[in-house]
Amino acid sequence: MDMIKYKEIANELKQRILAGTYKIGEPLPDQINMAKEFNASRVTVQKALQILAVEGLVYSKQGSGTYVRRNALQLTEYDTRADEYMGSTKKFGAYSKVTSKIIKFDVRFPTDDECEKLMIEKSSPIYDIIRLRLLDDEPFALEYTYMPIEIIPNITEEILYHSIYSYIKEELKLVFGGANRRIKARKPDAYDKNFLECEEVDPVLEVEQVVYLENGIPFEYSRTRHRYDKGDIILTSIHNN
Amino acid sequence: MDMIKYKEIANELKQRILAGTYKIGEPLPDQINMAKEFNASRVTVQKALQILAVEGLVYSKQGSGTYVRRNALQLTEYDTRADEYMGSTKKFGAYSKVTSKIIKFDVRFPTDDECEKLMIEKSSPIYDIIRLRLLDDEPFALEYTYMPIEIIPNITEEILYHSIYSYIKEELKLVFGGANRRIKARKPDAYDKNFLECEEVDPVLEVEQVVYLENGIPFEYSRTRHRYDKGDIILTSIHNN
DNA sequence: GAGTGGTCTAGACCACTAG
DNA sequence: TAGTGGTCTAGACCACTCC
Repeated sequence: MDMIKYKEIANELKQRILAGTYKIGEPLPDQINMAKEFNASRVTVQKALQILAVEGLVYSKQGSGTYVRRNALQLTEYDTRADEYMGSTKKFGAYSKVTSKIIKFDVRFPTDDECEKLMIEKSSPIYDIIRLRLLDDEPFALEYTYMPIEIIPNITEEILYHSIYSYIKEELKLVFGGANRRIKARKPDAYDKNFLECEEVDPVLEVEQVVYLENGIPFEYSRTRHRYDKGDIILTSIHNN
Repeated sequence: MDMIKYKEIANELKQRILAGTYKIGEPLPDQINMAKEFNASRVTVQKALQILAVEGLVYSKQGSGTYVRRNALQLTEYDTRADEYMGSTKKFGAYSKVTSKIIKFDVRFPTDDECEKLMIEKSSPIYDIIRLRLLDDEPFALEYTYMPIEIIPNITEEILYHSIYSYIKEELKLVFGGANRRIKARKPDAYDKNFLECEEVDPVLEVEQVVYLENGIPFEYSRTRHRYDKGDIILTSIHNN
């Protein structure tokens, strides 16, 4: 898939950790031997290990070794990693199937709030999209998406059924830069009750985000409302100093 | 300060960006010339640039150059990202006052679940702490904290009224390594209704986390339940590729 | 002292961008 | 086509851990 060596090494190591070949709390083989095994230089192995460290899978102790970190809060298939929030389509593995139901697909002028979030003029039209996301035909999230037509043109229903993000990346050749997110708990509204089948007392987990291209221009403002019992948000942060 | 070359280069470049020597949207000098200037190899310069990229200050475009991000200044100002969830005491500025009310402060043996999360034996006692957090005397969060006595000894009520984190950092001289978090929306329980004054239909935003020391040993397992109308979780993430 | 990870170099080739 | 960043190597020295 990826012909980049250090990523392939990282993936292979990840597989082994998940498979239990390298056990929790135990050290991985040392860098020199891994370099031999993968027919790579030590620097390349280090680059692979750095990926795993950032993802919270391992930690290294100078003079001692690289160990498998205990992932205390285990992920379920519904959970979302905050750093992979963009492009939720790919997240779910081979066993489950994520589909979308398009509830709304309009073009209109933005509100004042949307102008500010997307850094555009009131005269610049936007897409107004609502999609229901299902995992194995069970609704788990309701997604409100607003994107400037100027930046992301020619969206079709076809694209909405698949991944907007891969369209942006592969067709438009745009590069993501980052995102600002706000995570909140809220009471369910009429749409939640209707599409997510929430009861009056069922809370909703909302992720509001503005996603930027690498040059800092916002291209998406969205709100994703999750059923409270179908998926949490997972964060792994490493303190680097 | 730090005798590590790539960190020094990163700091110097950061200064120049903040000072406006390298302007927003404009390219930095190319890696070869930076390597010359800092008397370093290109790999070392790349390592420095990687730090700035992770912090959201610059981005690189293959075949073109390395550029200062548009929102570079904005991002550094809010350098307290979600990583800074630890130590909510300081999060609120000069205008507001965060206080704690101790609801429970016990020592006991851990449950099986706590053993697993904290990577300790059943015979190793833990602190069992519940604190109500107030902002200007208004309750906004209920915090359940579990810490192994073995690692964090001699906690007093005095410490609980202030910051546990500054005690760990300054008194015990321990270094944080990272954290694993899970953010969820939940229905309120009896404690929430009592202390956070939640109604039956008021959702609660819970952050469950295991916090690690630098060596990967967990020293805290906690659950913080927020009133849904008193504070969201903010995230800033940079996409690196 | 032996073994480990952390840092660093000089040089190489490739992929991509841009004029 | 020239210039740029992306990846990779082989080898080196150092700092640290553990015995």
